[in-house]
Amino acid sequence: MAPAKLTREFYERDTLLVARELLGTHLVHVSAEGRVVGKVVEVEAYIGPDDAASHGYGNRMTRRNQVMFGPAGYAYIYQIYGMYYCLNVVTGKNNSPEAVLIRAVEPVEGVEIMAKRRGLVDISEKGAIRLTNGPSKLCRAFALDKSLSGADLCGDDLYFSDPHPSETFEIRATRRINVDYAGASSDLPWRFIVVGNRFVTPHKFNRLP
DNA sequence: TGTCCGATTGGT
DNA sequence: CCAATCGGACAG
Repeated sequence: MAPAKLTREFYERDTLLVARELLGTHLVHVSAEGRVVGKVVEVEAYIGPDDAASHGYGNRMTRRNQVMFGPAGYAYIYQIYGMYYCLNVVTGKNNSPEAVLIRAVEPVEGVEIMAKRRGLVDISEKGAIRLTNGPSKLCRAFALDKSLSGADLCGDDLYFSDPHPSETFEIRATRRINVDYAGASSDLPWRFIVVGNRFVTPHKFNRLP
């Protein structure tokens, strides 16, 4: 059976459920350079106007984050620190700022293309770790930038698919990383990881709060 | 227009 | 631990 592209209905559900179920799916980007695929192993949910860590905090809509407020199943990609990008999946209902940040993937296809884009040479099992083990690293490896923000994830170029047969794995919830500025929101267990996967960010908070 | 800062990364 | 590097958010 061929991998099934995730549907609009998949993304329209509860954001925490979508976040968990995105683990193990395949992120696919097709471009002129070729096709790259990675298995999602680490995500974080950013939910609603009360989440002080989220760009949607206080329902403040700007040109940058407006896609977060739109319908589910679209990419929200923003620039950070002047030089990096982060990929989010818009989830939930229209007019509610909800999204899932893709924090790490494990390369499945197109490792050479990823290495070229990342400027890395060592694609041995050990060297390949650094290709996609961070939110902005995977954006570089997958050639994702601001021009793709708003892209339809139900389209043909950038999408998630459910691999068949899918593997089984253990999921763990933890605090989100680097959102200490968000007060009480920083303690929410809204980060989800595939336990034991080598591409997951090593972190002292790889446990419940 | 001016100031402040980040859902990160890579090197010391 | 710390600097890089600049678009975005917001105050004035």
